[in-house]
Amino acid sequence: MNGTHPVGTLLPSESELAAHYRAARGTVRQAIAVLVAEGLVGSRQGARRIVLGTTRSQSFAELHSFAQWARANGYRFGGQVISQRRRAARGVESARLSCPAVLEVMRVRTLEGEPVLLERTVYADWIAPAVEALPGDCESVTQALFDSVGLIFAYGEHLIDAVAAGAQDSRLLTVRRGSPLLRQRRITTTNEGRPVEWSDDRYRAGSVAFSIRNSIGANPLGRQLAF
Amino acid sequence: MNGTHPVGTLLPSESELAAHYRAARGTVRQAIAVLVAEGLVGSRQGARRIVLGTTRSQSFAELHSFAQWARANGYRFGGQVISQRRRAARGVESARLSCPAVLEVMRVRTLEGEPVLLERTVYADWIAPAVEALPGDCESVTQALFDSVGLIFAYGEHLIDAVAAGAQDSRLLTVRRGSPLLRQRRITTTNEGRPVEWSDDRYRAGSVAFSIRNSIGANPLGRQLAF
DNA sequence: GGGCTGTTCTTGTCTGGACAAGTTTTCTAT
DNA sequence: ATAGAAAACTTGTCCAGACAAGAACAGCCC
Repeated sequence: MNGTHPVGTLLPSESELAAHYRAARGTVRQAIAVLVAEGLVGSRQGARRIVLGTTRSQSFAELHSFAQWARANGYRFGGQVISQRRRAARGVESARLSCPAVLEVMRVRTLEGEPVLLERTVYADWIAPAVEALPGDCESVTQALFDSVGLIFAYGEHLIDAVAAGAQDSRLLTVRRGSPLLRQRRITTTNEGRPVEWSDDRYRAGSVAFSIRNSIGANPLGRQLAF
Repeated sequence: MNGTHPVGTLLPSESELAAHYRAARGTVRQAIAVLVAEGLVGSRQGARRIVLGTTRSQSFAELHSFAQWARANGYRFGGQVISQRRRAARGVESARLSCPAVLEVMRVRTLEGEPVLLERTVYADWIAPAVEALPGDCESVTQALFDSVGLIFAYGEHLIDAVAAGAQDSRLLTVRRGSPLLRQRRITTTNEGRPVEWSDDRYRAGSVAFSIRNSIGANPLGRQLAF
């Protein structure tokens, strides 16, 4: 896989790969399917596969963990908790997080010394103690929660839009009021479907951009199995 | 599948489904894998699968076709070409689209009568004739190009950030200068990896938001097959 | 009752084979 | 030489079976 097939070249056929690695064709297909889904390999029935790209995007991690994204790109980064308090869940929160009480945390993240991200996160009560135990300047909350209680963020739903900076936003991100911010609202759950956090993250314009890669891919359900 | 299993309930086991639909377990797995990848079904080795959601997001199509997104959500929508001209590719364009000449099109899209999206799209020369043949108020370019020349947008790479509205932006979207816009820059290719278009789309704030759903999912490569 | 152990169930992974559908190449007839 | 038909190849889909790893459950002993 890492044999770095140059972009534009044809991949060996499945049977060749299977023979070479002494694996069944289905196994090879499964491995290649990931690359096809990521858009790194083009695939058409009947024709050899073609290499479209070589850099694998770890979109999930990047979309979830500021620290992991920054580290992967070689940036200096930091974080600081601005405020943190427990309160009752209001409005949609109790429904989304399915718990009555929450922990509200506001964090500012810096990149190369400059504040670029303002996080307003609401954690479900069952994870609140672990979050409160973290230091105020914790670099990676995702990593810390995994280390301390084995929590894994497995699913995320993200809503991305643009908003004008409000009074608090402008002060903490050191931008003028009304200047554009990239807002990412997300809810994250464990692989059991248990909601963990609900967050409103605001990025300073020009500092970062979301990179998303998608592909039609094969969607082999719905037709043959009419459940 | 559409039997609408309520959220939170357990799915039948693979063997039960296989027996019920008279299919092999592998086939059932393949179908369910799509739901797991979309985050609609939670899956842990050893435990029954749990239903996490019921609404399937057609994220790819939505990310590509304004018309399809609007229609799916029941909005009235329209579009109008503002300017259209052929010119030589400049700067990064020739590299990204891998062709010397391009067709530059500027479109305004409306939702419920209001302008919400300004598209600045650059098409590769080999698709330009088909684009020029479209009417100025073509509703869905994606659909029209599929109908006329069988073109399928298979892969996309998107860069999403926030910018302040410039002079032209503010005039065409009827917003004040400097107000926040959600910008989506994307490059789209066919399933052969052939670049089709490179576009800079700017959405009025508050009008739309991108919805992205992601999951860690199973990534069954890299370990067992050390290519 | 509480904790432990072993059984049973379910999912994850892999094998080897088969056929269908589409592409590419080769061969043949004109 | 060229156009069309045939063959070879490649991917897409499915099947039936096997074993491993983890989860859920029942029963046991203390």
